[in-house]
Amino acid sequence: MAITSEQVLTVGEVARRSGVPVSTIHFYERKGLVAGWRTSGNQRRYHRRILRRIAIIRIAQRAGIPLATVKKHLDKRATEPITAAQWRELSEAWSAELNERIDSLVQLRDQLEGCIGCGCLSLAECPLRNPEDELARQGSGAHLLVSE
Amino acid sequence: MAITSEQVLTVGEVARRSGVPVSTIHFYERKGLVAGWRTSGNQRRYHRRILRRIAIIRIAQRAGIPLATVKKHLDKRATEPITAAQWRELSEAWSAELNERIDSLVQLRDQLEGCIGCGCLSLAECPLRNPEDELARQGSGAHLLVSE
DNA sequence: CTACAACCTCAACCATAGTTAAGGTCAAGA
DNA sequence: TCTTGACCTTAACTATGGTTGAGGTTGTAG
Repeated sequence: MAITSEQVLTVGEVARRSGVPVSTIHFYERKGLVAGWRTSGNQRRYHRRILRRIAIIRIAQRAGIPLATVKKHLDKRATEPITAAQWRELSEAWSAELNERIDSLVQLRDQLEGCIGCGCLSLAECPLRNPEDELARQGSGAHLLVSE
Repeated sequence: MAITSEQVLTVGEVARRSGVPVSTIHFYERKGLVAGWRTSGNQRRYHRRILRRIAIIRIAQRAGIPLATVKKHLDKRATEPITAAQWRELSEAWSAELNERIDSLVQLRDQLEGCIGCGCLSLAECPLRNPEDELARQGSGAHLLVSE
């Protein structure tokens, strides 16, 4: 195996250096998330830039962004390497998505804690029942959780 | 169809009143998350208590708790209906799980925003690269995202 | 008493994110 | 040159959380 001071990496080197298994790199390649070229013997070779790309993919995943969405974002910024400005765009977008996700979890937690406080499970005041609940339209007061 | 003032609900009534599709109720039943009995003609019948149980399941799901975990929690508190005290236990546990989830997302967001600020993608200072990164052990300073 | 909506089971299928196995090829060191 | 680890492909399998369809049954209203 080549010593890793090279610009060109084998799939195994990418795996070791990025921390993702070879199978996942194959998978990402099938999904179009990463790309490289082949040797005459059909083996994968990558520019070491791929490590940055994989790092970005993993960060996005930690933020809960699906791979398909990550791909769209990365495809829109097709230059390689991704510039600092593009990274700023990306990270701002993902930060915003993260914030939405956080907000909705915080809201749920606060509602949950409100319910702990009241201990009643009464969904007359309790907002935990999901918002698109159809019960109101049925005109029945008997649908409160507390009476169910 | 019986008018819904009954204590006993058909699967369709449960679906309408809980807001989840019939197929999902079947699925939950297969998974042991909900239970009822059968008519002589093999049709499902449920006590309206099931609506409370389904509401709790959906709340847990919103909090990101897998069905298998929800089942364990509910099985431990096997009384039916679930009491206010048990609900408090449950919601406290889930609230704690939620808080952990929120904390890790907030941490990620802050790191992401730090990176937006510095705009450098330098992973020397940037904590975004995942913590179990193997690079340090390879003793190479060339592995920073910025130089990859 | 018949029609029709609602119900039943079972199996297959969907998406997401990969992992694993089988069977075969490549490449680098001794 | 040979051995061996790293590589290749394809297909099937994992888990989660369901949905869909086919083909058959039940139950209630008229």
